[in-house]
Amino acid sequence: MKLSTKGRYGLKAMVDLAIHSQDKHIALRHIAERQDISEHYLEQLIAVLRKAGLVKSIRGAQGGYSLAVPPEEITVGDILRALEGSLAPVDCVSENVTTECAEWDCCVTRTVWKKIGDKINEVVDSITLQDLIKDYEKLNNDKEYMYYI
Amino acid sequence: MKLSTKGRYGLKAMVDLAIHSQDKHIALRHIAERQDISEHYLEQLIAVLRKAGLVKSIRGAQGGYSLAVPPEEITVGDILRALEGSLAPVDCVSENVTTECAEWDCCVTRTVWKKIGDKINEVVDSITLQDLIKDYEKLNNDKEYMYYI
DNA sequence: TTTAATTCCTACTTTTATAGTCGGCTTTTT
DNA sequence: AAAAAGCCGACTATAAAAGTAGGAATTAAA
Repeated sequence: MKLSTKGRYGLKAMVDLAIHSQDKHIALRHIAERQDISEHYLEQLIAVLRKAGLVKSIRGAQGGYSLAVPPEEITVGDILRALEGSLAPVDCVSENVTTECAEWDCCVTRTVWKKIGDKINEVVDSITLQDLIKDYEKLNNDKEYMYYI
Repeated sequence: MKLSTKGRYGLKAMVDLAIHSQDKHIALRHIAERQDISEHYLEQLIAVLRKAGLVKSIRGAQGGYSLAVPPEEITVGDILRALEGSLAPVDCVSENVTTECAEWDCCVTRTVWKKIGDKINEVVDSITLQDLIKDYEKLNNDKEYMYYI
């Protein structure tokens, strides 16, 4: 039940982007360096986020990325589901059920998976990028040591 | 963020065992057949459950397994954590933190993972095997078609 | 007392997903 | 023209999951 690096790196990158790209756009290289992620790998992740409509890009020299919509309109759920697919613990309770399970609607354990999946979505959909930016700024103002993303 | 077959098969097997082993003990072969799981593979899973103190075994001919404690004292969380390890979405918020993360206590995204992990544990710890047995029996009495585990 | 049924144990194998790496093309600014 | 970016597809290495295989130990029943 672990999140892959896609989700972990992706959320970090998005928070980094949200914090550093106010009005301007920033190069992937800078995000990769700050968050200590392979730039080439991050490239693949941000391509997914771009196709999901969460970030936009400007090509060419001095190009880079910025959020496609304001941070208060992007939830952690949007980011994680874009990168990880459904967050349901088993396929038969995914939003878009693709599985071929004969026991679909009459299976006792399925109710357990459903409850878990619902709660996960509830949590991640209740947190926006703006919330995380606020956390970051508040913590870095209050404390003497540095907070990470 | 998917549960592995360990957790899925394990929970199914435990519910099957809870339903069929009232007073008696039942052979793994029967559970494997009913739940359509490789017997040899299930053997490995139940070994973990036995070591976790959730089931007990009787060896030899006519031997088999039964619950080590009453079904109302076994939660889904007990079973899943035994088989899957911590249900935390990332290591740094596991119960027994083993990870070496320099940003441990000053990382914004960590709060997200913590909330997810807490909710997952909340759900699975609130459901006992007895609850699932009840679900199963109620559904099979009410409906004309058969419910699965 | 042998046989059959069962749990127990260790090691091996196959498949799949993850987590990258590599190299080159395209676009845009300087 | 050159440099700095993003864009794209293919390849690779590692690890984990999911299962197989084979046999030893234990016990009930014939």
